[in-house]
Amino acid sequence: MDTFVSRTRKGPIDWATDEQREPGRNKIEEKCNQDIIKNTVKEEEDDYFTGFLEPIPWQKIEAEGLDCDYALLFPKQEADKLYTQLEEEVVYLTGDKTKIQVFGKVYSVPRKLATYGDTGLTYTYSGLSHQASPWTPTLRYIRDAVTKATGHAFNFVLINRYKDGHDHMGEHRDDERELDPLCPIASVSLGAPRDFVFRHQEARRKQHRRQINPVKLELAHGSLLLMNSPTNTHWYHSLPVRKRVITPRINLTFRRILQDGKK
DNA sequence: ATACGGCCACACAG
DNA sequence: GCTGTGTGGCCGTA
Repeated sequence: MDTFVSRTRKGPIDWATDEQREPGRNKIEEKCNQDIIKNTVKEEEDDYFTGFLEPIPWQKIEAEGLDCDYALLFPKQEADKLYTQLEEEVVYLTGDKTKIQVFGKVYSVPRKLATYGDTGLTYTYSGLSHQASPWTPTLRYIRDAVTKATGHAFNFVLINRYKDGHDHMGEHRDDERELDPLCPIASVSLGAPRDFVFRHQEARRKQHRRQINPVKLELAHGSLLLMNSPTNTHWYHSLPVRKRVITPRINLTFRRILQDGKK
C-alpha cells in the first residue's frame, strides 16, 4: 500500500519534501522516479471491503501553524464509481448564485458550486447565503466514510467542480464565522489530480521578515485531506491553474456549521 | 474566494 | 549552445 505520494512533474516547484509528508518515504519516491507518476490507488480490490475496517495510513503534513493529515480514503474502483454517481446526482448552482463581485466588477466563479447538508443549514459565501440541499445517497455515503476515518461528524458539504485545469480557486482561508473553528475541514477529491498550495499569511507580501516556504501537494483521486486547527487561521490555500489538466475534478469539503454562530 | 498585466524563471523543441 | 513558446510563480492593481 505504499502508493500515496505522487508527483506529476518536475520543475522549479518547491514541493513538500517526502520527509515532511511522511518520514522515511524517500525510497518509494526514488523508485517512482519523478515523472508522471499517477497516484496510485491500487488496482486490485481484494481488500475493497476491509479497507474501512483497517486504520487508514495517514500522512502528517506539518509546518508552523499548519497541521494536516492526508490519506487515500477510497481505492480507485470505488472512487471511480463515486465520481460517476456524483456527476449524475449533484446539482450545481446557476445564474446569479455563481457570480461574485470583486472591486465593483461581476465575475462568474471559475468553477461550479453546490451546497448540501442538514435541513435548514445555510452557508454564507462571499456575501451570498446558500441553502443546503438535502444529502443525496452518495454524499451521505462519502460523509459517513469520512466520519469513520476521522472521528468527526459533519453537517455540511461545499462541492466545487473544476471542469479542467483552467478552473481554479484563488488564495483564501476558510475563515467563515459560522464554521466550528475546532472541527477540521475534510476535503475529498475525486477525478483529475490537482496541485494544492498552502501559503503562510506572513509570506503573502513582498516585505516579510521571515521566509516561510509554501507547502504544496497533489490531491489524488479518492484522497482525503484533513485541515486541522489552526491551519486555517495562519495559512491561505489555493488550487492553481494547471493548463495541462483536461479532465474534471470534484472536491467535497465537509464542514461543521454552527447554527447559532451567525453574525 | 476576481481577472489581468508585468516581470522573471524554467522546460522544451527546433 | 541559441531562441521562441508555453507555463507558472509572484506581485500589484482595480
